[in-house]
Amino acid sequence: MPEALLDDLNPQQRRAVTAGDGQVLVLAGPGSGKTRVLTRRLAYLITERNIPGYGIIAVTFTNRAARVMEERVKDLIPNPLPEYQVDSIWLGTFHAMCARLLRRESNYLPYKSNFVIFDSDDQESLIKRAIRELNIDDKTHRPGAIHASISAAKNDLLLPEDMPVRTYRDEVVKRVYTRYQQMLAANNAVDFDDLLMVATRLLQEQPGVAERYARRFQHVLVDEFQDTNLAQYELLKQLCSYHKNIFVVGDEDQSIYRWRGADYRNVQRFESDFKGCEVILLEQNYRSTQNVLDAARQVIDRNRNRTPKHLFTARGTGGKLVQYTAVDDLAEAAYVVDTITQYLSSGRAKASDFAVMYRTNAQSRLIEEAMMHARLPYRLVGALRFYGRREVKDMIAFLRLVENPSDEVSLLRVIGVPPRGIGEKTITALQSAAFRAGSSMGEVLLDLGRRGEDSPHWAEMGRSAPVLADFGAMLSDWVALREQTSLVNLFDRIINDSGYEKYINDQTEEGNDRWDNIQELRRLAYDYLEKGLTEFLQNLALVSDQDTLPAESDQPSKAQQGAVTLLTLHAAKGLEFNQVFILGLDEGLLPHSRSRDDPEEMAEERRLFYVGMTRAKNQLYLVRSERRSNYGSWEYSEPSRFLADIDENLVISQGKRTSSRRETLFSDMRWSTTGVSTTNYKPQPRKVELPDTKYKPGMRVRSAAWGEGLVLESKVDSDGEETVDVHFESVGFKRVLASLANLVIIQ
DNA sequence: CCACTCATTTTTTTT
DNA sequence: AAATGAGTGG
Repeated sequence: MPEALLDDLNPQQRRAVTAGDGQVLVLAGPGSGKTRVLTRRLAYLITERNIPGYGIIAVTFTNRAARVMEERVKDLIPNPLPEYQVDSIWLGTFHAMCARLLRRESNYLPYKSNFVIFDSDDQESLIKRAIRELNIDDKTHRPGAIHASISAAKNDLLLPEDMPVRTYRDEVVKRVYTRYQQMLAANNAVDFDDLLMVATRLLQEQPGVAERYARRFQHVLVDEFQDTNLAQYELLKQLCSYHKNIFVVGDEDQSIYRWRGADYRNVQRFESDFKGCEVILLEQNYRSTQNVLDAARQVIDRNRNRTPKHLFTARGTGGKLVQYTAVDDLAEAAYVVDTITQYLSSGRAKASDFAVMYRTNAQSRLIEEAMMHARLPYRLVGALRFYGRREVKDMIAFLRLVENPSDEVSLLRVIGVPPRGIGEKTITALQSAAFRAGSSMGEVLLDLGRRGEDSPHWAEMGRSAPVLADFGAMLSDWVALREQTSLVNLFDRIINDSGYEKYINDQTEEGNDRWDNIQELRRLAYDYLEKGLTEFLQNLALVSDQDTLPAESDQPSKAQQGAVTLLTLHAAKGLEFNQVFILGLDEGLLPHSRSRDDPEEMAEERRLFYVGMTRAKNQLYLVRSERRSNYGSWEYSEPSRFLADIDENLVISQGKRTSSRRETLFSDMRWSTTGVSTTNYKPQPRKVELPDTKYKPGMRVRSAAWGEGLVLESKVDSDGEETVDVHFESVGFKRVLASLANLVIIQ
């Protein structure tokens, strides 16, 4: 047995890793080595218990977690054993594992095995169409709200016909849900929730299928078990129903997806469903200082209905938490940037040591702007960073249409992109033609494209026929090309044939950005030359926000000292950072106002804060702001109730606790004027002048971001960091760090 | 049919 | 403040 497998584990971890057959529940506090236990357990099963990878399924919630596990397990398995033992494990997210299962078993289902996966935008637009088709008013019944109800039903494994009808709204939801499912089937598409619901119901309703998988999977392992919903829980029970070996790791205190149907009580349900299961508590924390842990515990201990835990660490007391109160949200951002800059210029920390966390994505904008202003490198996890961009979604829609011409959502998205003379009238005509022919718009288009005037649809379409046939011919070419050439060639042909480049790249800065995004997507396609279009599309649909983070093995690039990470509290789960800022500790934001009236929701806000706090290894900053601008007007708030739960001995307070009237007036004058604020943060390195600057006043320089400019002044601080003031022709005055800005001297 | 203007609206978190 | 959606003129 490789010593490394168990050597550096504490007794509880070791007990978990080497547990025998049966059911094991590992309650793992934050930073207690949960991932380590899971990966060692996998390696242990393969090397010591001789379980073939083929007989193991391990589920996670993000692709990133799956990837990290895979890499670490490969490192743990000694060389003589072939890597395929790891590759043959079913290792991935719930959604990816369900998709795999559904594609294999599609003959039992109303889908073809190359079904596409609709993301939330697609879902919403389909629901909207269903609502309109049923002549329901989409003002009183918002598509988003209906969507939420349908999603909740699916997470509870309810088909349309299972929906109880108590109110008029229930009835509306039921009708829309029914129609929506028909439309999905007609599009050969499933949505996120279907992946779980359909897979689970398939196993429940087809005992033969269930048995095949249950026999195959000798061991079932689950990460983040507290975030499972009913569908996922049932799925797991089906999968382990033969061998009855299930190993779950979770922490009730970190359950933060209630709104997605997750139920932390599944942890307790597990104990009662599997009487006599082994329960292992991991309480030693290897991440944070005791001060951070104590503060976090004071916050979480106010929740009821949980297994009490006593986290401890060998890492020492550590520094106190810092609580900062800013006058407004701009000052809040300035405080963060200011603090980080001070660390960086003193050389005591690198950018990747820091994370900035917030409750809502909207909060990221100000921070981003402040970061850019200060020339601090940052990376934004999630949000609309890439896959949500219009141009990316357009390209994906083209590709999906090639994969599956019946995909009406994608068809409607791109049929007029770029504009080609196809408008509402034409689309309606096309729709009814498809309806009459008992096929789909895509099929009609293809027919028009292939047979032209000979097509029975030609006359039907009147004077729209030529444009439709053109588009159909183009689509038909692509469909044929898909078989003959590589994914990247197909990609290029679509761009060329459709004239998409000219359409989005108007040579403005934004146009170039959009084009860059397309190129980035093209680069991603290279990874799927072997695997093909179907898998490319599936992975595009199932990427999560966290997946944009590099796995730990990918070190930050050589030149850069990494970047500050900006992310929501939700996206922060499972990660850790040396120094963590949590922003917006205000009533109404954290806890969020929508949770105010529901104790369960409030408890979840508390857990969310707890998750954020326990990400910090060494230093935790709790930041709030007395007012912030929201929808264009000021919103004032009280300090978050969570702040009051932390013992003041653990905290140093900075910033104005109460601002005097004069300060308020003053800041009004500073911030409320429209236009560019003159008081935006600017880094102020210590003014110890050293003679040798690389850039001298009067030099002309060029920067990648801003073009040409004139150096006004340059100084080097005691750490050898050179700060240059430049007047750029494009954007005017900027103060930049020479090491980051990469200025080229022109003359 | 399309591009532009004006009015209306923003539901926290995400696979 | 910004982004979407409806309505209008070309």
